[in-house]
Amino acid sequence: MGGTAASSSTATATATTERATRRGRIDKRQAILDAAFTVFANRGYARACMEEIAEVAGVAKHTVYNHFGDKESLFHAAMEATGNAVMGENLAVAERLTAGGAERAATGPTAASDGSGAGFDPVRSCLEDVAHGLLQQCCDPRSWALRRLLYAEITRFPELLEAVWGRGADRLRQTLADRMARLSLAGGLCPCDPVEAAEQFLALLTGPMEARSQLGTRPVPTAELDTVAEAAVRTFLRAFQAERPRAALSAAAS
Amino acid sequence: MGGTAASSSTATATATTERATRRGRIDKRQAILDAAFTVFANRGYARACMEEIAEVAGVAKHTVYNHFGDKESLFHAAMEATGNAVMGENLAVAERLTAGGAERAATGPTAASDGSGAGFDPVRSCLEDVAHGLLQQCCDPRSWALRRLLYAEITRFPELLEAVWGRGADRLRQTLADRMARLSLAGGLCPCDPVEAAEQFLALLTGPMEARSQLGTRPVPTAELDTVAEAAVRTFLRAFQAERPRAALSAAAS
DNA sequence: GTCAAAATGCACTCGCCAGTGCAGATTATG
DNA sequence: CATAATCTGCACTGGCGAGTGCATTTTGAC
Repeated sequence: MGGTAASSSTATATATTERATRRGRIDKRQAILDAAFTVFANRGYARACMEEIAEVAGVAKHTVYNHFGDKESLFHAAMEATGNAVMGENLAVAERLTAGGAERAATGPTAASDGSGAGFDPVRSCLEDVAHGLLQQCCDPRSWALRRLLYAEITRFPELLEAVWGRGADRLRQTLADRMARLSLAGGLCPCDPVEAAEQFLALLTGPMEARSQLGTRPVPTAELDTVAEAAVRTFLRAFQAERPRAALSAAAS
Repeated sequence: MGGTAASSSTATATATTERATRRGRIDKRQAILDAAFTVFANRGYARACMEEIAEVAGVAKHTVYNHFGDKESLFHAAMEATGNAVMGENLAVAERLTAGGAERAATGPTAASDGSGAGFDPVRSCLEDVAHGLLQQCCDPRSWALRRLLYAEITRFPELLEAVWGRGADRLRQTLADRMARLSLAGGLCPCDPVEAAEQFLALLTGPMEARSQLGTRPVPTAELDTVAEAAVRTFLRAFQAERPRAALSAAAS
């Protein structure tokens, strides 16, 4: 019936053809990538066997070889795909850090922004939102599995660093740094090196999670994530918040 | 003959026997442990083969099995030994963080302790010393190899977490927390949760090194270590240094 | 020198798994 | 239905490496 279609529907037919053909391939391909990452994460690169990957993907072993050639290429592809997905989510969270709140902070009533007193602090709440989001991402089991696999195989596959980590982590830090710079200019943060601020903000977030999640083997309850995020923002703001409130405070005292 | 030995010389004889006998064994044992860690670090657990370990240790394969039974036990022993060594060095550095300087800080001329102005700040210099030492330890190739192996095999050998990491990292953080608490009481730091302070101090140190050393695959020049240590201490002190200088400042202003 | 424990060298078994070849089933297309 | 591409199931090779057995040698104690 597809063959009797009029030329007017050629475009549709072609699209359908491509979609149908590719859909099957893409679906299988994606299923294989997902299964591969799962199995690699569970067993490690060396112990993972292609047969199990095929089995988990619901596919014949030959199909895996048809798509990816050999184990090493499959590993590379699976790591890159997962890395892109994870880093995309991280970037989306980081971009929620807007300087919009900072302007309100500079003009609004922010007398309590130094200590942990009452009053609404838009910079703080925005940072806490981003901190919480980043922590949730970074404590996702898939994220931890990716880190573990990277650490495990980085000496044997150094190119993974650039393909999976470098492009992602660099962009995350740069994105944060951009937002920090705008926060500084808007008066929400003191003048500082935005890259350093971003680096340390990330360190205050992810550093404590290593021990608390036991290298990713223990699921961390949300309440604990909140605790860490809050503590990180508190320390970060004490170190980097604009000094204006203090000046106001001393002026009031004098 | 052992049965006919006089009871008076039993202790000495036994000691001599054990010492001499064990010395040979201990030397081989240690050589095997060192070689095992090296090979595991280079190849990963799964790809490391017992024959190469024996070869590197200068020992027959059978000797390895005589001492450690099987590959898994050898891995465990090698990880634990290296972990103890690394953590011992870390603890030694952390214990250089004394509250002695803090008292001097509280009584001496510390007007410039808030900003980065001139004047000698013993708390800062002591923190910088410890920060630099910890960074040096944590960037040691052996330390990175240990981290990589832990990350790589933690899902398959969960007991390693307690044996290698837990006991060590916990003690490091607790030791730092103890010193932080004394610094607080002595007036060098503001009143704060010392465990949280220690956690964040460590995070500010080790967090940035992950990206900078590319997961331990790139040797970090000493100058960069200094940069990171200095930045970490600067941020830490801005967040945690005692407020007394500010009080003194406002008192002088009024 | 004598003895026992430890260490060595060699050859061997056994299980695991990457990758291949082939013959047949499935699927989309015309 | 015909065709071509893809997918599937199965059997197979080849290599690698953990762990063992045994005969021999070295080492340290008495």
